[in-house]
Amino acid sequence: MSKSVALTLTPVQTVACCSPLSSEPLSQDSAERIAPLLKALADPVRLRLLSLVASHEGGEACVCDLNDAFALSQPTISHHLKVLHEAGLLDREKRGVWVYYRARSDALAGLAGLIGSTTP
Amino acid sequence: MSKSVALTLTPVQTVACCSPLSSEPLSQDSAERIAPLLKALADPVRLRLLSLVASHEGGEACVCDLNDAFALSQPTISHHLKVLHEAGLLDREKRGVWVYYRARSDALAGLAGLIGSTTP
DNA sequence: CGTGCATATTGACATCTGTCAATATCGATG
DNA sequence: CATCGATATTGACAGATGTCAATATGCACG
Repeated sequence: MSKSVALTLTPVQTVACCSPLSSEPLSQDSAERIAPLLKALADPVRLRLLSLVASHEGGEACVCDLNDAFALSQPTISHHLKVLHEAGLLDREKRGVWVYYRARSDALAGLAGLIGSTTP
Repeated sequence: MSKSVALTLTPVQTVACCSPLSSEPLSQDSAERIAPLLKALADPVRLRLLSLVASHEGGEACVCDLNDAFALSQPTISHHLKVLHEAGLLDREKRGVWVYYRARSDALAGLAGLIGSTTP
């Protein structure tokens, strides 16, 4: 059997569902689907991780590159990457011994649209 | 002596300091200044509160309007409003017996620019 | 096939966070 | 000034979160 269709929404779906915060009141449902995305983002280490990955050449970065950028243990970085991945903000791909992460720019753009866009 | 200049950055300053996540790696300093803003946003109740205020007629809402929108105690709503206010995402103004909150759209726009903008 | 690396998982711990009940504050108004 | 209604503060508590040391997993290469 092929991979089962995700029961949970992809981040794109999650965030594409809603008009900007300031255009109409967010439903409780939407709020509860969006908050986890922001929670994943709301940590200095994860912000830097995401930024490192997103701004890295080729749009992707190997964990080996990332570990050295922090004064934190390897498991801690691995944990933060997992959080970002499970929130749908990072894609994960294993190539040989190394694991590469790539930022989901669609998810980021969706979030940005939701937060900003004062409906011009 | 006019109000002393804030020791802490305003949200606008906080967020205006940085180019988008994906354009260059965020410094630790920037990350630590931005994360609290996102943390303030990263709660379903606060997302809805902010959205209610931002989308309310006149761009502002009275606490009395807000309390009723939730199945939560009045102190809890008051707490969440304080978090949003202290993060710099909501302005607070007391008029008579009532307190009105207003969304800082500059802060929101700054955040959005930081998260999104894949530098077109 | 066993040894070495790169990454992930587990378990433990201290700290932070969301919530409520109780209480305080503070303006308006009788 | 006594009271009332709107909002904020305090204190307590259960549950979530960030971190590390120890350990597991799994690929590559001699």
